[in-house]
Amino acid sequence: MSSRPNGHGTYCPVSLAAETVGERWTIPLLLALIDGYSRFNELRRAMPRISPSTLSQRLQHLEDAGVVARSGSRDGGHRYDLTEAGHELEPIVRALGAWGQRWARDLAPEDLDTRSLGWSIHRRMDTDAMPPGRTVIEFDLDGEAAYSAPFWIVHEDGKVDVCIRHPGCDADLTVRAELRRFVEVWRGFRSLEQEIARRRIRVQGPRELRRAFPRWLLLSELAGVERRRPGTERRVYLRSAAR
Amino acid sequence: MSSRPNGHGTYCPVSLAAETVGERWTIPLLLALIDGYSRFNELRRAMPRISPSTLSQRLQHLEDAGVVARSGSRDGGHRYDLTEAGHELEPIVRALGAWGQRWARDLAPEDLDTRSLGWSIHRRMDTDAMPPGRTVIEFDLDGEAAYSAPFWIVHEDGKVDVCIRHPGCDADLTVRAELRRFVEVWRGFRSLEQEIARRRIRVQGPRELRRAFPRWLLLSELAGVERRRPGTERRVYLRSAAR
DNA sequence: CAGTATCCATTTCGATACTG
DNA sequence: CAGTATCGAAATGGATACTG
Repeated sequence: MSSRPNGHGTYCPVSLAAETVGERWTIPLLLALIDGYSRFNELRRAMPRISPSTLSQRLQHLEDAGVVARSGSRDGGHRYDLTEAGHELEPIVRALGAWGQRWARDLAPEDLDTRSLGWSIHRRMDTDAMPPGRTVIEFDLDGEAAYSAPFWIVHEDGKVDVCIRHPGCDADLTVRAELRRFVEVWRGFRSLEQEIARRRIRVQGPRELRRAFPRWLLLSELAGVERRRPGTERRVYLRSAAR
Repeated sequence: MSSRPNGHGTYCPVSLAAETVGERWTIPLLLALIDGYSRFNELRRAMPRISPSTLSQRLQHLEDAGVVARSGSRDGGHRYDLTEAGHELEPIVRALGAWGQRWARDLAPEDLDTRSLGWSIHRRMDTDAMPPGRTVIEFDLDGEAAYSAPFWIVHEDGKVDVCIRHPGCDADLTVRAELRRFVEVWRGFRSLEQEIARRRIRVQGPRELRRAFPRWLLLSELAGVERRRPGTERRVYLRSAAR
């Protein structure tokens, strides 16, 4: 009757599934895989706080569980792709996201990290709305965050990157705000235009770009899901024009 | 930049939700609450391997997260009920169960525990199909299980109990089998009638009751969900008549 | 780039005893 | 019944260094 590290001592399919997806970091990892990222360091960037050993172990566990398939890649390293079983977890992960948007606790300083936001922003830029050629946006977000450092969003030819270091060239726009406030906008709890008008978010650069900027950000994929948790946060702001 | 026990350092709603439901025992606990159990010791019986301190802590965490509401009860102790936020987790827990039925690993000896099976059986008896008056069924299931002990299913007036100790009266039927084999039947991977016919499951008692017995068991709620994991287990067996 | 190995502080949890 | 308190064994995971 010894007890093992995991396992609830039952055949119950709910418990068995929980064992597979319930380890720390596994759900965010699944989300990154669902989002199509498949290389080790790509996954690291998607989860800035995970350690390489933990990521390695989680990928191993998911492979053992038949959720992820590892395949060699000529350029060294492997690809990690969801199997059919893994793809069937997608609706569950998405439902968790919607639940989190509706009901999860408010953010503590520990949850505020510019690396995580930068990663999200670079995935959700409306490149069609942006000017041709290269555009560099510097984000200076700070305040009560567990981690904050400037980052740069670089768009060129429909491709968007996020940089931790100053890119060679100057920024076309610079965005300054409290990280918490910007995240509230990103989550759909505040209006970007309003925050800019009130100068809680300050955008510097040529007038033309400044005016266009609010349409470049697509915001969180869940920004349109209504917040239900009582007490704290605001109603949803979604631009009608955002495609 | 210190790292806290939980938390992935992001505003991401998926991660925040995973934090709430991702602790060990939380998903099975949510299932028990969804099934309508609300008293401390009831929840313990639904999860035979959980320690009282862990259950207490998990309930506290769920209450803090706004998923469970604790309310006093005249007969001492409290009731634990799902809030609206908690009820919205139900489809997620059910989807996890279906995924587990389809894709979760096969069972290790550690997963085989007669207490867990007994609890499930007592929830899924077709009392309408059972004879009036009291009926007592003894289950003697053993084999390579982490824990196995006899248990008794007692039906009277549409009410079903599971007992760990020999009830006062004699059993009307006695069921003997390997626990693993019986669980495979329960999960819908083998036919109960066939296993009885082949004497892998042996039912002793009056012929009338023996013949009726297979119709009393409703089997796992997920027995009808097709197993997809390759290699090991069998196709689904569901009685057409089971209501 | 793509991981693996090691170390150690912290956390976790089961077992058990105990209280109202 | 309904939990809380305590304790020790085990696991977890972050940081860091290191390898091919």
